[in-house]
Amino acid sequence: MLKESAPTAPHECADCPIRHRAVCARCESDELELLDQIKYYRSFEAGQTLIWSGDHMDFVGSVVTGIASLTQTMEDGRTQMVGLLLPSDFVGRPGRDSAAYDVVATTNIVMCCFRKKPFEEMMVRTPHIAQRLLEMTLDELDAAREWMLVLGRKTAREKIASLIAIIARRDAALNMAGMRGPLTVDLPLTREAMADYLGLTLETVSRQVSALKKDGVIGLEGKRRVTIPDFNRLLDEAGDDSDGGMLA
Amino acid sequence: MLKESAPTAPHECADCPIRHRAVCARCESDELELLDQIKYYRSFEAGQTLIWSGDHMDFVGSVVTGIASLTQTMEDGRTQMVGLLLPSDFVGRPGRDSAAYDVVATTNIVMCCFRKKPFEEMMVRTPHIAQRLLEMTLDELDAAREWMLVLGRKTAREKIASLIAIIARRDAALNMAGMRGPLTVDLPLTREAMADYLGLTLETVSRQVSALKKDGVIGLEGKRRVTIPDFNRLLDEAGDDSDGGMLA
DNA sequence: TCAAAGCCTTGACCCAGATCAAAATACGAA
DNA sequence: TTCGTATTTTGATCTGGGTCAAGGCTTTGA
Repeated sequence: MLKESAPTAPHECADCPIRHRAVCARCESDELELLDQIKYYRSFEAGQTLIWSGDHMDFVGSVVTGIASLTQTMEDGRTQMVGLLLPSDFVGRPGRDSAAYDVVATTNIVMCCFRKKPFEEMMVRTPHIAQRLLEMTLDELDAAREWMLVLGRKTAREKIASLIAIIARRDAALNMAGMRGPLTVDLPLTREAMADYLGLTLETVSRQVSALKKDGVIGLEGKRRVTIPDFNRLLDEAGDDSDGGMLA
Repeated sequence: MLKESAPTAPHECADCPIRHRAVCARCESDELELLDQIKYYRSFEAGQTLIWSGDHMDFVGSVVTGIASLTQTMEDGRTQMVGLLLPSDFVGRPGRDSAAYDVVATTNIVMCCFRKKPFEEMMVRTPHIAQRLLEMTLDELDAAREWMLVLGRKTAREKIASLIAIIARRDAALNMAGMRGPLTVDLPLTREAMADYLGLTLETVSRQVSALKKDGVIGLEGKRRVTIPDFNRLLDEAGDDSDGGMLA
């Protein structure tokens, strides 16, 4: 079912782009070696559903490159994105063996997967992994709570501004880039995916993106590349307390 | 600032009502003894703000009895509840020293607090605590994601039905009660608190509660006590896949 | 017994964003 | 180059839930 292609080749942990942010961030070289024995890489093409809600899961893993989304769908088709998985984010839940959400590749992605059983055993013996996973889970919970404010209380325009700000911030954190001056962000989501993220329709997304552009809050290069002349202006439009909060 | 009253007296871990669900659930008696040395009880009255967003935190802890809420507020006053803390839920984040959200007592509550520094040190040495905290955090993340679907895609009527179903489920889990037959739930939230939970106005909450009552989906005893003649009917109104999902 | 303060309900009206419909644009594949 | 599909934009109209404004019900307290 899962037709796999190979956007990039597997690699060594030493030169892994997410070496210092993923579950393995705290591992010493001996621990990495153990992980190495239970890991394998998988690649997926944009649009593929990696995992269906309810599927039996025999692995967990990290997004190495690309973007995936966690999605919930109601019987009548209404869908809500409940997680946006960027490089270094963790997929799957140790101790649970069926998936709770659909996982869809938004772009081509490469994942570093661990066989679930041995990974769980390793978690018990290797506190570094459990510690890091706890930290990451707490970060995700914080992100989810910020997202709830967006979904529950913000206007359509504020929602769009918030989404762009969130992606810009994570992007900057990953690339260790500063937040000064005009910055450019790749926004690798369709209008529909943005709508599913924000609890809007794709028409409203389109209109508000155009409005923000017309008002000079953002610039567009092509359909998916966004420039942000003034990040604080964007935060202001997002309704966020605009102190220079730039931490991941 | 925090006027404290004493709704109940502190007690021994042995007869603690959340002994088997809180962070300490997995601890052996020797570990409990260590925890005992750094713990203390605090009581708060309904309506008190226990913690202000940005406050310095020198403790973490568990809700023993009562209900509290995590809340985010925008400058113009729009507020969104981002967490509903029921007995056994954990407050605070190890490794962070200022609060990210307001914590408000919705009812009178009793908390079991741990001094933060020694608790963090203990977490490193006592895997049982970190393990349980990870598990609880993952559960909260799941709850947050269900909540996101509610906020982003459900109608006002579905939102109300969802909230009642969520509280009923947690209530049943805590009391080990089954889900058969007509059940009665205490809904210890004002209309305004429900509105903040669901991203609605209090007027809309009032109207939809009345509508669900008129349609026989729920019954009301007084303003805050809800009876549910048919739980599956309620799930149906909530827009949930109505297999008998009753797990916590 | 009455007054004041919280909650909650109900009604009238309005508007942000949904829905429905069509056209414009982008992008591969043949 | 052209066709076909996916994505995006734009316009017209509708509506669920917000806003504003009264009143009603409880509880507390003097």
